[in-house]
Amino acid sequence: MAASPESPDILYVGELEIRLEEGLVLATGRALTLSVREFELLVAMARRSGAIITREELYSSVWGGELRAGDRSVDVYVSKLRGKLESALPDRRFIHTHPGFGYRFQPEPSRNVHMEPAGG
Amino acid sequence: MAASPESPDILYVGELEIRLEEGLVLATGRALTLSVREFELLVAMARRSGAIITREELYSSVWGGELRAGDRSVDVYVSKLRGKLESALPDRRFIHTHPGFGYRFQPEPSRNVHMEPAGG
DNA sequence: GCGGTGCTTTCACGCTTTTTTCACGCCACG
DNA sequence: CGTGGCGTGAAAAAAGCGTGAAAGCACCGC
Repeated sequence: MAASPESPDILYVGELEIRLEEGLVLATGRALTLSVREFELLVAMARRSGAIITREELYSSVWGGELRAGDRSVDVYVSKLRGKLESALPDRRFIHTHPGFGYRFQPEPSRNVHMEPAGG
Repeated sequence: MAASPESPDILYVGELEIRLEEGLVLATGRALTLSVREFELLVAMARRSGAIITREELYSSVWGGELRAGDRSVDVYVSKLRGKLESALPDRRFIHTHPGFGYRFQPEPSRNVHMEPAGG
């Protein structure tokens, strides 16, 4: 693991501003109402924005401990978080599923087709 | 570390960046959406870029076990991978067929120039 | 104590994507 | 032509995922 030079107080990803100390998230200046789990999940993903993060990693960094087989907590909270992000920023897509791998957090236009094979 | 070559975290082949730990592939910076099999096939080929790899080798390193007679899995996934690479990088050709031998992974201009490096 | 409220965990159903398998057709070669 | 090798669309089977809702808890005002 690389030693990060400093831990910032605020993360900026797309039009999101995540205030770590306060537990507050602003979307284009407007506050989102997130629960503790939702907030920590968002932070865990935003910290590694652009990378694919496995459910195991997300679970251990948000819930602590090992993800047990069959535990769908991560999926459920990803779904909740998506709902809130989507209603705050309908034109953005932040959470991308990579089946078999995990999730990737990255702001992209919501209609955009990624880079699918032709016809997708 | 004299004895064994370290295994890198990231492979670079042409304009592809293959992040092994994450299961993520970037083509000129943009994320490709690959399935698990597609990704592992790409990795198996990229690791031996420039060499001809037989179907047996590819099968055993991606699927594990022996390739059964008549099993076309490798061909099918080579085709899928070609499709995605081609739509991401239309000007490149990565996967070359050597009939009777196997496949060779190497970035080349996609034009139908039929020239070998030596002679021609 | 009691019912109400909000968060978390768990369960289950159905849809989507991936993987496997099958089959048809093209191509090079003898 | 006949044959081996290969590309690839599509059906069938399997795995993965999204999500509504039930159930368990903690907290709060009455």
